[in-house]
Amino acid sequence: MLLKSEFFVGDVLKIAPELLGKVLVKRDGATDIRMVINEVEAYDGESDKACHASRGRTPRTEVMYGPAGHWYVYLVYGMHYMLNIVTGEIGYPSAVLIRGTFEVSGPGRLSKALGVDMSFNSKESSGTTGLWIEDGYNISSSCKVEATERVGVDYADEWAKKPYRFLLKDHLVS
DNA sequence: ACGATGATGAAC
DNA sequence: TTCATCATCGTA
Repeated sequence: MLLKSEFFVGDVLKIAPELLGKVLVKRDGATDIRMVINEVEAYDGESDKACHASRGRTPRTEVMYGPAGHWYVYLVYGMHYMLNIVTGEIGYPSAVLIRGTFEVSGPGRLSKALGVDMSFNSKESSGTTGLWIEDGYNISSSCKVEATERVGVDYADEWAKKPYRFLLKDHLVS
């Protein structure tokens, strides 16, 4: 079942771990590519120094101020597209970076495998877009969620140390 | 350990 | 208009 935009309205720190075990789907011609999310990071508002919105509204960060359930895509290191989904109320910039799946590890490789590029930026997560998230596994009971520091944000002072990266450990049980 | 590779945002 | 800085990855 496709997760509607309302699912992404709320606290990014609550929503991010809930995306673990969910299924990222990309329509690819006649078929769909489906991958089970097992690694995410939360980026929480202007006060979060690791969040791009910590420098306020810019052309790039504008989408994070918009409605939840839209994609935030950007290019890093001149070659990798990062796939994020916007969360929270309109006007509050926050998003979840989808860092990896069981099928493909690493945010850059994930986007490459799915064919995600800037054309998805600011589009809604939906069948119309051809890129969406579906309900997947119930991870509440027998799977462990590990929280660690986020990757590659050493510059963010005390915000670099916050446990905003969530990983799914062990196996999945439906 | 390091280079590839280009958009971004801040400074000048 | 220039410049440092990247939410990375493959090769060494």
